[in-house]
Amino acid sequence: MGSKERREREREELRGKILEAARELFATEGYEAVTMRKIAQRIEYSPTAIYLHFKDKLAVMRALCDTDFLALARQFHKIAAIADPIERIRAAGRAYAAFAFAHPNHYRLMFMTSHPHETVEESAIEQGNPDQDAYAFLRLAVEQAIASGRFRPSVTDPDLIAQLFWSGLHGLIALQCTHCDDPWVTWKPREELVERMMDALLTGLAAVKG
Amino acid sequence: MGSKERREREREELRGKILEAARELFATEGYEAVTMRKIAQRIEYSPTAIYLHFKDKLAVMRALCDTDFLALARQFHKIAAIADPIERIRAAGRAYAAFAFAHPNHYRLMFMTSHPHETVEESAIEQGNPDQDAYAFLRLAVEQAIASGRFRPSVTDPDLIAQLFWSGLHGLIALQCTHCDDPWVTWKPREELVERMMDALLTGLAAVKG
DNA sequence: TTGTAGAGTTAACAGCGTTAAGTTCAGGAG
DNA sequence: CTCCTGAACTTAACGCTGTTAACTCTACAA
Repeated sequence: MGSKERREREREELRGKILEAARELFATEGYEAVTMRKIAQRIEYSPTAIYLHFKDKLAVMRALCDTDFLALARQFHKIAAIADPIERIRAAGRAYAAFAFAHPNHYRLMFMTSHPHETVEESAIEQGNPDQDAYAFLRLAVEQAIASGRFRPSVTDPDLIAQLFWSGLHGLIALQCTHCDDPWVTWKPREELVERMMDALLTGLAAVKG
Repeated sequence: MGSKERREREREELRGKILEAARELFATEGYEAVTMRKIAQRIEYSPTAIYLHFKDKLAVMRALCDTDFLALARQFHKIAAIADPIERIRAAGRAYAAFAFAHPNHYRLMFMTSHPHETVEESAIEQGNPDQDAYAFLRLAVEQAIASGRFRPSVTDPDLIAQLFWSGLHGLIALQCTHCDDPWVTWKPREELVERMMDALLTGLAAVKG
C-alpha cells in the first residue's frame, strides 16, 4: 500500500508550498498585496487549488502567522527560566518587540487587525497556558512580582498591570509600524524607546517628592 | 450675474452630501465597508460623480477625518489653558483617548493605517504648531514640565517623553479598538486603563527602594 | 473492468476602485 | 438668434479581487 501515505505527504507538501509562497509575498508586501492568484502563479497551480487546502484567504494567512509565532513562543520558553520576575518581564518585552520589528506584517495581522469570529477553540494556542499564551505568560510574571513585593503596595491587580505593559509596548510597535516614515515625528531609536518605556512604567518619570 | 456663485454653492453642497453619506457608512462599518458605489447610491448620483469632487476614495475619507478631527483640536485649545504642565498632559491624554473611543474608525484610519505618500504640505494641519499639531502640543507640555522641574533629573529629552506618552495611550486605544471583544483577555475598564497608564508612566509601578 | 473519491482545472459571479468616452445643458460671444 | 465652450454628470468598460459551481482526470478498490 503506502499510497495513502504518499498522497497525504503530497498533500502536506502542496500545503507547505502554498504557505511558503504566501509568506514571501506577505513579508515583503503585506496582507493586501497577497492575492490568491499570485500565490497560485508562484506555485504553478490554479487559484482554486488553494481552496482544497485552506478555507479562505484569511485561513492561509493565519496558518502562516501561527507557524512564525511558534518562534516567538520558543524564545518565551527560554525566558521563562529567568528567576527574577521583573527581569523576566523586561526580557519578554524585549523579545516581543524584537519579533514585531522583525516581522511587522505578521504583527500587523495578528495584533492590529480584528478577526471578529475568531474563537478560542479553533486556535492552535491554548488559552491561559503561559507556555503558549503570551498574555498568560506576562500575567504570571506580574503576579509573581506582586507576590514577592517588587511592586508598590498600591499595585495589586495583575491583569491591570499586564494590560498596561502590553499596551505600552504595543503602542510603540504599532506607531513604528505605521508611522515610522511619517514626517510629523522624528522618532527616537526603537530599542531606546522600548527600554525607556519599560523604565518609565516601572520607575516613573515624575520627580520624587522630597 | 450670481450664477457662478450659485454653481459654486451647489458644488459645495454636493461635496457635503458625499462626505455626509460617507461618514454614516464609515462610522458604523469602517473603511472597507465604504464603497464609492454605496456612497453614490445614498446621494442618488452615479459613482463617477464623486470623482468630480475628490481625487479618490482615500481623499474622501481623509477629508471626512479632517473635519471630525477639528473637534479634537478645539478641545485641545481649551486644555492649553491649564497652567500646570503635568495636569495639562493628563487632560490632553484623557481627551485624546475619549475621542478615539468615540470615533474608533476615524482613529483607525488616522493612526492605525499608513498613508505612505502623505506629505506635510497637502495636510490641513500645520506641523509644529501646538494649536493644530497634537504631537507638538504634547511635546510643548513635556518641555515645560521638564523646565519647571516636574520630571526626574534623568529626564531631559522632550521628544523621548512625548513619544512614550503617546505610545502608551495609543497602545491602549489600539488594543481596545481591535481586541475589545477578544476572548483571550478580560479587559479592565477603558477609563481605568487610561488613568492608570498615565499614573504608571508618571510615578512608576516598582517598589521604592530603601 | 468498473465505480468512486479525491485532486485539480476552467469559467464564471459579484464586487471593487477607477477611467475613457459620451451626453446634457447653462451661459457667454459673435 | 446661433454657435461655442466648459462644466456637470452618466454609461460602459477595464482590470483587479475573493470565491464557487461544474467539469475533467486519474489512481485505486472491489
